[in-house]
Amino acid sequence: MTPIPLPAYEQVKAFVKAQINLGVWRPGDAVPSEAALQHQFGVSRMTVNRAVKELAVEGVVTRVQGSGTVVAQLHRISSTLAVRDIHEEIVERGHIHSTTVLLVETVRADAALAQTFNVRVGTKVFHSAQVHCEDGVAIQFEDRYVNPASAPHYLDADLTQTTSTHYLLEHAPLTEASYSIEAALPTASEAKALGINKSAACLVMKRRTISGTRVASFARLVYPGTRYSFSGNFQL
Amino acid sequence: MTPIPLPAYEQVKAFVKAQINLGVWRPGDAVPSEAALQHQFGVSRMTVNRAVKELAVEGVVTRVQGSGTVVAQLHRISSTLAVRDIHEEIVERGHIHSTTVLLVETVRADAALAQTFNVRVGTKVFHSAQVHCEDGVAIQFEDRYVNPASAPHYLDADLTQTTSTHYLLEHAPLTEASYSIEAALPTASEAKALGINKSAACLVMKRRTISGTRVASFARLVYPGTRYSFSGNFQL
DNA sequence: CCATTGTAATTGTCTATACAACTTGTAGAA
DNA sequence: TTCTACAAGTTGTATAGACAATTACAATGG
Repeated sequence: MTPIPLPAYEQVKAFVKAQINLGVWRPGDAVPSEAALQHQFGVSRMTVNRAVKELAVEGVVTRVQGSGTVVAQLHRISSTLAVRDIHEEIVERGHIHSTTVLLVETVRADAALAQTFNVRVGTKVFHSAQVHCEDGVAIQFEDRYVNPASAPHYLDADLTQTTSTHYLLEHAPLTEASYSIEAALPTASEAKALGINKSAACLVMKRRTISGTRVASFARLVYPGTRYSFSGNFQL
Repeated sequence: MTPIPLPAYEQVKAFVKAQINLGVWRPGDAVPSEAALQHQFGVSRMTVNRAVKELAVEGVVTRVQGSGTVVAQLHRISSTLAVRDIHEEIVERGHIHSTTVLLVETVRADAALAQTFNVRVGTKVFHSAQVHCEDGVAIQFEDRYVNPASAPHYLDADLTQTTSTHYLLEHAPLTEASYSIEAALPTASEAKALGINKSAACLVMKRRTISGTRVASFARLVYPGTRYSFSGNFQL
């Protein structure tokens, strides 16, 4: 049926997955050892090792050196939530991205901002605010603070041509990031900028990115709840 | 300094990551071929192959057979968003989980439900609604429909003792799932059940799980925006 | 000029083997 | 009994080599 036969390691993976999906092996059950699978499939141990190791990375099985391999307890419904450049995202959907820059300035860090960036109160920090539109409809309000130590020329960037996310990724190599997603009502200015009602629920993503040892940027991204959703798919 | 020396493949990975983080190699730049790295580190090609292959899985580099390896264009800020059993999640935080079952019934699928489950209109479907509390505070409203074909005894389950997520994972091995997260205002009944104001923004997760060839369950999970957030961390 | 062919470089897969590291259970010693 | 030591089984890491599949580019031919 398959014009191109699957690689041996894929066949082993498929077999193990099938046993689990069919309910033959249940969570907590032991998976045959590499030696057993090697004998069963007539392939080398390295090939079996690759197959089972990849399943472990995928979270399908759990391996413990010296002990063995077992079917993972909970098949977590998980998916990679990718936080992407909004421009790239919109273009990929085949739509047109436009942006309105509301504000570009330098401010001095107050207590909260100073803590976020791990700098002293009063340190200069860049600040920008813009609205991103997809086919003319506002879908994201971007309120961003940038550490001058990480991107000294951020203010010179033409944010109508390059998104701040893209600019920062190019000028401050990313090493770490943390985010949170919550629901909240927009502030008055955000509602106005997005052209929505003040009582319309919004998704709010707060994202802090670290470049090297410094906090490079803190962004508050507000999405109208009716116009945007995060979605994902997971397949065992 | 390190009491245990890193495995060779980890050293190769660390070297490549360092070159990228230091900005020596920039996005789009070619990464030395396996042969070159093999020569540089004095290890076998398989070891280099493992190192670079893992970096590709992590999204740090992009590999093309026949062409070579390049530093990935955008270091996507991505993280695994795990959708977990709410009970397990609360307990892990060291808090107490309690639940109130509002409703358990059998209904006949209307057009929308029939489409979701891919069955005929009028087919019997199980329906349950409950509120989950953490230390007595409502944090999730769970409105769930279950396909009797996948879990025929769902109605017999004691939802105060076993969460529906847990029950379904045990009785209908999960093969696929899709979800979306959006912001919305709660319905009147949801607001009442959660004990929040009707104008309080909520995170709404809709999740559809597939077991084998059947849609096993569809859930609408409503979280008060002020009491719950999805968060994650990403490290290169 | 364009299309085809060939060649080198690169990554993908696979083997057979070896030793290290860890876990578990057992046999033996205290 | 309790602890120790050992042995067997399992996974982790690493090697050297081989061939396949794909790409990019150069050479050749029309």
